Amino acid sequence: MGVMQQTQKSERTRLTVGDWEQGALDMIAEQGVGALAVEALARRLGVTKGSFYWHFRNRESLLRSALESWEQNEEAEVLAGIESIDEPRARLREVFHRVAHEMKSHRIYAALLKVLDHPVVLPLMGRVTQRRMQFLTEAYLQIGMPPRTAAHRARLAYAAFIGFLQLNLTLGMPRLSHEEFDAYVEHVATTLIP
Amino acid sequence: MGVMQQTQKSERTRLTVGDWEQGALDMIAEQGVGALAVEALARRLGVTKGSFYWHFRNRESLLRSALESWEQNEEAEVLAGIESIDEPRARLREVFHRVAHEMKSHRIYAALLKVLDHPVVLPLMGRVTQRRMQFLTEAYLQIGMPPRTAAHRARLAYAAFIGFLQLNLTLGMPRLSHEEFDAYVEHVATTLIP
DNA sequence: TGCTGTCAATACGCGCACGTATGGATCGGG
DNA sequence: CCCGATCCATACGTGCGCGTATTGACAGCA
Repeated sequence: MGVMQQTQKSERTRLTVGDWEQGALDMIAEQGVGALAVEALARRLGVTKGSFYWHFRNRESLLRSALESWEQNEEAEVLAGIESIDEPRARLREVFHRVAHEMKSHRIYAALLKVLDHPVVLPLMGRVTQRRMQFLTEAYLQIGMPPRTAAHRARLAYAAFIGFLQLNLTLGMPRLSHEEFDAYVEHVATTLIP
Repeated sequence: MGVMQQTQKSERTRLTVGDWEQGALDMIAEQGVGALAVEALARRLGVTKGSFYWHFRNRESLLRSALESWEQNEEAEVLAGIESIDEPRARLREVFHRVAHEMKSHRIYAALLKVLDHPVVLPLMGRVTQRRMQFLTEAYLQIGMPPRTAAHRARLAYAAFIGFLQLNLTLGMPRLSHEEFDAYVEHVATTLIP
């Protein structure tokens, strides 16, 4: 006993590495990677730079840690308990509908898409995107598509997902009512799942 | 007579506003909006800042002019002589195939997608995206789709286009051979055009 | 109670890119 | 030929954000 985690309820307690990482991910989700500044984040957490440079070597180090933490958790957020659905088509449809809902993880992914020139971000996004397209490809294979077609369809579906993020989150283009939005998602599902 | 345009062949001649705009668009296409720095662009054009601040009030002014110029020309680049194709489906297929080819205009569009938080870029991208989706919607209507379906399909097709840009241009994800790339484009066309 | 390790505050230096100030070069018309 | 307008070079000032250096506060433990 005696070891309190205390990463929750950060009311006037000392900060941990995890607190800084979470704060960084919050800022990235809200304002993008460019807005992740040391002093701004420190203000947000109620301290000054002096604290930051005790926990991290520099800004890059924080970014690396935060994104590493994100990479380890982003998968579970969407795929939680998805394997309980047996029918392949229904499972894929469920994935589509889940993805359509706004999640913090998606905002971060969209923010990272905008800084792919950054040497830390590029390989990470390569891995994540690769895994996700792999998942889609296997899903289409389970439906019964021939391999080549499955790969192409997976690529198309994932491209549609990325465009969806841009149009909604950043461009604010939809201007759709709630019901019309659902109708759109349904249209996508039926168009992309044979 | 007597009035030489001389915007071509910029061998040791004075620079015009159009030269700066084109240079700016080149830099944006190659390295993104963030890399558009006054002194860097001046070096690229073989002069110094002193020249720049004679032609423009500041960096923002250049960005505004350059993007305005781009907005007026980007449409023609893809749709040139597309109305010569009568059959609606064939015309749409032709648009898909043209778009699949890398063009400078697409690189600029992709670069602008990454700075949608910029107050100059956001409304411009809103207009351009709106027009393009409008075009797609009407194309699907001409095919015979009911209005709601046409709107949804246009949105899906354009989202796929945006994702396509990200996956190829910036993420470098495709790793496809030339023929496999063509097969993918063909798959997209047949999937998205009934 | 004093010591030590942990976390934070303050002050400072530095690099970069923007923007300004001012003087120099070059071209065309009277 | 020369003068004003146009175009460019050089030098400087400034703000911002990173990173460093130094000191301070506060816990647990002997």
